[in-house]
Amino acid sequence: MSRRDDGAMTRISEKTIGRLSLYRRVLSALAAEGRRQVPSHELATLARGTPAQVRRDLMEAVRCPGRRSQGYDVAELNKAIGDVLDSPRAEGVALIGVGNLGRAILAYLAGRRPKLKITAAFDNDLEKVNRIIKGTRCRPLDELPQTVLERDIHIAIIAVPAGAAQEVADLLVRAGIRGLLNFAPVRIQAPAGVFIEDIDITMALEKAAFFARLP
Amino acid sequence: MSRRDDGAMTRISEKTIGRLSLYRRVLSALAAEGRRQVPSHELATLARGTPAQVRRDLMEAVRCPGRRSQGYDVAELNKAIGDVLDSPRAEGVALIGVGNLGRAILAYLAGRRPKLKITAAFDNDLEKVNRIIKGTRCRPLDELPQTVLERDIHIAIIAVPAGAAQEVADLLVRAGIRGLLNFAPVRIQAPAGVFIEDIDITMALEKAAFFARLP
DNA sequence: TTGTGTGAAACCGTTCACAGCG
DNA sequence: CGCTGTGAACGGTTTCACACAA
Repeated sequence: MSRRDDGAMTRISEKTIGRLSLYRRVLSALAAEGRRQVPSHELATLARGTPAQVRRDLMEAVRCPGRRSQGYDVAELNKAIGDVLDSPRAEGVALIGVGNLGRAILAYLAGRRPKLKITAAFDNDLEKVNRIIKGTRCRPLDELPQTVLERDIHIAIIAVPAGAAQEVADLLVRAGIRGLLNFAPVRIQAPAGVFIEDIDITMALEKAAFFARLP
Repeated sequence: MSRRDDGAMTRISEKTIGRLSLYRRVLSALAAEGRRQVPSHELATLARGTPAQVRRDLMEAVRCPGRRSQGYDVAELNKAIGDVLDSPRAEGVALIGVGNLGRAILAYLAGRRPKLKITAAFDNDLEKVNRIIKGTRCRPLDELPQTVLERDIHIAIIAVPAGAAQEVADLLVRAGIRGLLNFAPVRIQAPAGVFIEDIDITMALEKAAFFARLP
């Protein structure tokens, strides 16, 4: 949700949130090039969308007005999107599973979003436990409930094999997790109120293969 | 597309293709448990969807009729979905970038779909070149065009850092790639006719974080 | 001119609700 | 009964098209 000038709340759809995240990345790249203004049609091209969509998103969800005949202010817009997407306080994220995928995720997310970073990693493999991997100490899985509760963590990334995913999810939900990012190729079941975002590599690849075949 | 009894073609939407891939996985799990029949409402629960949606998908896209008061035949349906999703001939996939993420993808996809597997891997890092990683030999990037053309590869997975992604994509498109699965946190630009599926970990995490905050 | 803001229309995709069949 | 198949209704997004401002 986002608070408007008049205090009313607007529910923002999942799709819109995804696009805002994308716009922000494009804006950061533009800012790095020293750009100050950007019109909707350029933002649209860079994000592979349409100008009308961009304007709608920025007006309705972000409530950041553009300047007529000049477009949007890059820095201002970047900030405004942050106000919608980011929590006011920094949030910790738990990572469960420190195999190849887990390590890739750790590396990937390192230093990207300071307000949203992995602050605890868990694995059952005794080879990994208590070693520091990509800057984060790996803890045994049975410390998970206590650590998650103590550190007030509400978001978790599941990067364990399919067979262990549901079990891990149950553990996380009991520890008070409210958002899950699931990489395991299983459809996790969780009670209402827990948001699940699935990243399904097989599905994505099959999709790419299917549409690559079309004439 | 899928060929119907009457020979007419139905264009299947991206979302539907994603769900079919998901149904197939659920069906495989059911088959492994020895289940023979499954009603739409159960498939829906397992896939986190609705019964009506499942029935529509199976009827319109897969054209696999269920048995009234018994549901669908697990094996038959699994096969029918394969007829829609899979290419008749096995397809090779190229992987570019054999870092942590690339290795995770190699491990993840190994032995999952025999008709759709990684048959060539590339990286610029001399540490990796010519070594066999997760069963696949890693080749230098400058062999990419020739290898992709020779082996008639049309699908590629981009797992390189953001800065190199567009360049690699251009190389792939020139080599005749028609479907891209992109893990790099950049919006790749490609000509129409090249299908791009983005897997954007940062976006997914921000989404999970945002919706985890909602009351 | 250029480019925003925005009702209104068009376009999906999803769900409802029920006829029909085993 | 139980469960499928499906026209019809619904609801959410996306796009159109144009008034308006700099």
